[in-house]
Amino acid sequence: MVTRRGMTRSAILEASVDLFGSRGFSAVSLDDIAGVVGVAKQTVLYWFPSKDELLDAVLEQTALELAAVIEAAVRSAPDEPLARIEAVIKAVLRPAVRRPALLGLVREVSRLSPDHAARLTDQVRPFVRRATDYLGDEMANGRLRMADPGLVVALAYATVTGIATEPTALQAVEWQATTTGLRRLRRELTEFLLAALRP
Amino acid sequence: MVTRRGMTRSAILEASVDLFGSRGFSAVSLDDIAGVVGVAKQTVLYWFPSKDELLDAVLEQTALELAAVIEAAVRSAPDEPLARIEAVIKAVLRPAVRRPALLGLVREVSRLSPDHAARLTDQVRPFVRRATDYLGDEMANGRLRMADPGLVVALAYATVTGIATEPTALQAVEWQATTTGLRRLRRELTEFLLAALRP
DNA sequence: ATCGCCGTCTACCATATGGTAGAAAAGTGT
DNA sequence: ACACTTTTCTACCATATGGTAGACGGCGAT
Repeated sequence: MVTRRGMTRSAILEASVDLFGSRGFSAVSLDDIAGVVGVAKQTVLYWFPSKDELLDAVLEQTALELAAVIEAAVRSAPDEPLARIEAVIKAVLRPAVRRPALLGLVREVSRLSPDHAARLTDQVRPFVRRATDYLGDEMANGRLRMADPGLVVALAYATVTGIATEPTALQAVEWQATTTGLRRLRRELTEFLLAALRP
Repeated sequence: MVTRRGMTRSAILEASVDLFGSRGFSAVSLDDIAGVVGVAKQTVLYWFPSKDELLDAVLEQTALELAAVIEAAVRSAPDEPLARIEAVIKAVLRPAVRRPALLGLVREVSRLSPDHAARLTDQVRPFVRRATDYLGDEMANGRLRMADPGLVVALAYATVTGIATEPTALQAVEWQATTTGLRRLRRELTEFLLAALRP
């Protein structure tokens, strides 16, 4: 049971991220969420008037969280594109592996109604634009391989979220989720992306 | 309405690939499938005793189809790893973009029960092993960048399926699904992967 | 004390969904 | 023509699910 003010709401959000992200939106019932939080279904519907609006809130919060993580990583890295990319990978991979549902939820977006997808796309657009502009500049500088910056952003995104959200694929190549396995994965992912982007 | 022998079964399979792959397994009802095929729900349940067994059949068929496409691409390419990789990309991207549900279905596996995932993994394992061995050899040959072959297979897979199944991401970088857009996407994807794998 | 508000709960409801039972077509072989 | 099998369909059913209505309890302010 939850006591502190506003706790229930955020507990519902957190549980929803995990459940939507791992099983998919429509495979999760309000009762499932309520069960995880330890509350009655109606309490969920009290904080979020419908399952759809709950989803919107979940998406918005996840986008904000991820954006913050990436933002911090970029800020703390030196002004060199490859170093920044490495920093972002490092920053994103940790929460992604600890909580696979986070990126799983992002991936889920393509399955949802165009409405939800559009709302999220709009929210993320400024970040994407900044990333695209930055990569474009650095390509012109000769510090990155010449390419279409927008598509490179999309490709890097696909690689990272893909590898972080597909335990099945990793399992198929006999990868183990141990500490050393994790370190190796991060190293290989970094090498892979840097090789793909180096001039 | 369907007439020829065995037509109904395969029509159900095809519709299921599209629906499961685009909306996700649990978001699709048997009535949805029956509606697309133009048949009553019970007919679906006549050919496949339950929704779960339908899913199994759909997964198996999709894996076989994709494996065949990849196999043919590899066979027809010269014995040079980068050329083969390029051929596989070309071969996979065409059906993937024409029918996004194909790879979408593959991606859906991580959301399903471990049972289904395991069955598919087992089926795909020999192909994965061959790919891994091949890349390992070529790395030793010096024709590919030195790396963990298994993880490289997973990373390449993640990149291709990721980019092919995330219209949302592509939309966020203002990519257009025109003919020229498609050509550019294929070129960038190929460049990206080749750069990541070149020695 | 008690009034009013906020948060949570119990009791329902309408609908959708996976699945069963068995009848009606539609072939198929003789 | 007739028996038999295969395929499809028309009822149903039990359950799960999103959502509504309203009661109950705690808590601060007067």
